[in-house]
Amino acid sequence: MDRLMGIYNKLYRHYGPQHWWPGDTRFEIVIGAILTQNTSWSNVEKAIVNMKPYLEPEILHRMDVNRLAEMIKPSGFFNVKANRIRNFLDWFSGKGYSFSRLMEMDVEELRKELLGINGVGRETADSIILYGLGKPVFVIDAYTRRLFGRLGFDMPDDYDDVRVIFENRLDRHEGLFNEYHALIVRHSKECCRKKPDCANCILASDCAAAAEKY
DNA sequence: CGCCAGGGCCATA
DNA sequence: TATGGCCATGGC
Repeated sequence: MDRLMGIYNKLYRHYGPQHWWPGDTRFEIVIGAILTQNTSWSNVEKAIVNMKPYLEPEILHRMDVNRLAEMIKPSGFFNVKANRIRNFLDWFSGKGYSFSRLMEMDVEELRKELLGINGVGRETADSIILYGLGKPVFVIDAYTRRLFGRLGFDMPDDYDDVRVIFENRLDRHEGLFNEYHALIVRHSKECCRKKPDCANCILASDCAAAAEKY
């Protein structure tokens, strides 16, 4: 079995299914993807709570941008992110605020259009496509780079180079990509960041850094 | 107190 | 292409 799949199996056996994305609707997932840029999820949750009564595209699009900024304050970078949400909505209005319409699009074309929105970069676009629309693109983030770098994988600097490595080595299934990225985040938060104890890490035997150290 | 979070844009060279 | 600065809150 491919080593990448073996690591996934270990993570899944240990942590179980993560039920990502943590959000009730496709639109909430889009908002969460923007709000979580360089921001802890706990702060994003506070902002989402404030937004709950208004979490529909048309309603949010009509809202004054300063009021929107005030609402998402706990997520940090609130002025920047309020404008980014607006930029997404400007584009989304052109699609009739219809997620069905996005589902019908060619994924490459959709990705290109999302990247054309000021404030939507590679990771945000891919999070929207994978978790918002349920289509198989592999989301790369800082956790992924750090974890697999430690595990001895070649991690190119370019985002898409890394993404293609994962997409080519794994079976192209939305469920797998969904769970794998969620498990990477879960493991990174719980083990690598919170308790950096590589000796007891479930991936210790896979980890070049740990093998050297201990 | 300082560090950092599930990034991305922009100016500059 | 590649650095560096900037955005800002809350948890630890």
